[in-house]
Amino acid sequence: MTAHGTPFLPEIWYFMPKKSKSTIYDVAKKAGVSRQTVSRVLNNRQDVSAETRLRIQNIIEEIGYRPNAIAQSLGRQRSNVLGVVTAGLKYIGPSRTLSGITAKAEELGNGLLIKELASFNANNVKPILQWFQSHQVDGIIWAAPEIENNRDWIDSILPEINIPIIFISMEKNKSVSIVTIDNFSGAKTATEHLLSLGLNNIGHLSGPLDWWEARQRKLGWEAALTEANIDLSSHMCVEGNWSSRSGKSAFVELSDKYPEMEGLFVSNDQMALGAMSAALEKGIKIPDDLAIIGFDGIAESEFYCPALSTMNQNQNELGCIAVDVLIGEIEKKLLADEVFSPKYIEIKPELIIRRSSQILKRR
Amino acid sequence: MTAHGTPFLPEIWYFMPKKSKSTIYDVAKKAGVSRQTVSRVLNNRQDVSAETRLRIQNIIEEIGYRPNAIAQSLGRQRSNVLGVVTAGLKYIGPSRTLSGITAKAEELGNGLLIKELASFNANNVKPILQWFQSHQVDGIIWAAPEIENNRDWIDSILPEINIPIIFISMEKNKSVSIVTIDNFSGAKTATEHLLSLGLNNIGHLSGPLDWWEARQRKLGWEAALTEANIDLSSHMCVEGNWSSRSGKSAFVELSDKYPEMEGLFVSNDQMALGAMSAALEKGIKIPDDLAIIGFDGIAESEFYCPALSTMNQNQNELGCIAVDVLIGEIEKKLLADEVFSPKYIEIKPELIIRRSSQILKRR
DNA sequence: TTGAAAGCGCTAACAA
DNA sequence: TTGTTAGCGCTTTCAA
Repeated sequence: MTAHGTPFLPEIWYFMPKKSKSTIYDVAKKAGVSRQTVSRVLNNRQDVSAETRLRIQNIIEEIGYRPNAIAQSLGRQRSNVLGVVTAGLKYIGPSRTLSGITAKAEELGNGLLIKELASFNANNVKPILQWFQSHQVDGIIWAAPEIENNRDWIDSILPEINIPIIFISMEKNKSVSIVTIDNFSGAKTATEHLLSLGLNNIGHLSGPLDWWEARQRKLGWEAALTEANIDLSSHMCVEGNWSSRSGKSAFVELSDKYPEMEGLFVSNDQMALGAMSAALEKGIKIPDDLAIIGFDGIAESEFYCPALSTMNQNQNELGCIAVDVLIGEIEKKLLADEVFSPKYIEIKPELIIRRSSQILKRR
Repeated sequence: MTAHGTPFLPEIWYFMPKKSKSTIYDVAKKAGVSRQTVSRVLNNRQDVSAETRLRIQNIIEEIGYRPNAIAQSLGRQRSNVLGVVTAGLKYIGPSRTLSGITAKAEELGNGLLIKELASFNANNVKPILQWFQSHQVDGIIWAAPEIENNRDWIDSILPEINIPIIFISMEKNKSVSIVTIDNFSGAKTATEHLLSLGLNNIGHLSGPLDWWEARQRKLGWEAALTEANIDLSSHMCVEGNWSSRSGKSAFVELSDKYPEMEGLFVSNDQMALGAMSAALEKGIKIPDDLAIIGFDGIAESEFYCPALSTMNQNQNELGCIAVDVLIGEIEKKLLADEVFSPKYIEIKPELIIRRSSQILKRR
């Protein structure tokens, strides 16, 4: 890495002594009215005469005045800013959710303060919430995953924070609102798809089982098999950590201890990629020897070899809905005329069938 | 300007919004000191007696007081919040950069207000800058790509905004600081790697050429061939749009019009995946018939079939550096004792050789 | 339709 | 070491 600062003459504007930005007072003075009248124009109030309004608007335009949002927040006791807690942005899932959040927040005129957890399983929750609180966010979106018991703080810390909050991808809970993918039914659908091919020996490559989402998907796989009267056994499942690398090694392990396996449900697409890489090396042909289906529906999975069947989940929409619901709850809280009842919203993932699970019916 | 402020401690709260959060008043009152003394404790000033400090700290702890950051920003005229403009979070590159930004900002005690452009090539730049300005961000990180002439606003709009700003991935410019991957030399290195295999017919599958990054990579490819005394011709290059799908169709086109191609430099890993998918379908063996190298170094590329050679770029670090440099410039601006000289920092991507370009030397 | 006054919660400059 | 005064820039009463 090379750094070469370039000693050009500085562009004058850059370090110009703060041309003291104009305030509402400057506008008022120039218009010969009080600040309150300007404020009324800014807030589109109706109790301003048309001509006064026009005059003020022209002056605002002329001197390039912009209200100070910080001062507005302080005065209004409302910031129109939401706090977002995310984790693992270097993976594609969390980013897609964040993308939905940014789009919807923009649409509804809200800013976003963002914090990314240093690790998925961070336990320093309180400082984050307090930081958001001190920054007067109107609401919080918790878009980091539920792992082990890292939701224990909900009932202990949340009450004293007293800010509307919504969680993404979390187990149903009676005291907070949640938006989530229906991992259980998605996994069940995926497994049923493999069963529908006439296969009986269907393994599972799960995500890390301290993750709620991974457990739900495993439960979905189990439910499908149970409904089909297939006995479950521990040798039919191996645990990965979401990465392609772990998928590869887990597959090696699984195919060793479950050699009769004809179908495999993998808990995400990345691990499925690793699994297919291992299968190739072991001479296991997909889909002929083994039908595979993943979970997530990342864009690239269509171009794996072979193209990967998967359960497509719309994480973008997850983010959109979270913002929508949260802002609704913020409004309700302000009106305080309605009793708060937490929502639980589930989005069903969609089955995408590709080459990796296209085989002739057996049996 | 009129003087205001609250000269007296309020005796009675006639109007008490539900859970009135405690303010610096409450602490001062309870401690029997002035607000100023509390403020001194909050800001770790030295001019407070040890016992007063302790007493105040205890009270703060006891009533769970947290300073209002919004009010602090207003008073200090400094928010300790940076604005971030990003685009395409649903792709992995921008997210990795953002992840670096969040980590470094956290480390340095800065908050982050984030805006995602609705499209890569958004032209509504001014409202975004003004929004940041009105929210009193201390600096701005522009992490959206340079496309066509979408940087024209730098000299027109930036001067009136007057906030330190740093750009990620942009052509060198004399008036602003920039942190970027060295796309040119990365592409040159990739192409030279293919040349070193003894191949002479090396094609290029480029990104969209209205992107600066895509053009730089194409130039790097051209430079390597020129240095090797290989003539360039338009039939040796086809343009994609970064997606795997475009990579697939572009490859079909390229292999038709450049059948003697023995090596291929693809401008990102996703398109390389698509290209390999197409190659498989056309019966072109990789690496034996065609050696391929990508660009990006996404985690999955190691598990493609075959494993993809690539130029690894550390986008996370890009974000870290951007924050570091920006905060440095903010400090300098406050001191105003140093002349501003824009920095241009380049990070070299790193060659990763995998199966897709491992062939016996020819010639 | 307008303006004066009193905040929002905190910091900074200056005294004491 | 502490308190006083005057803001930061805007909004919200309330009265005119």
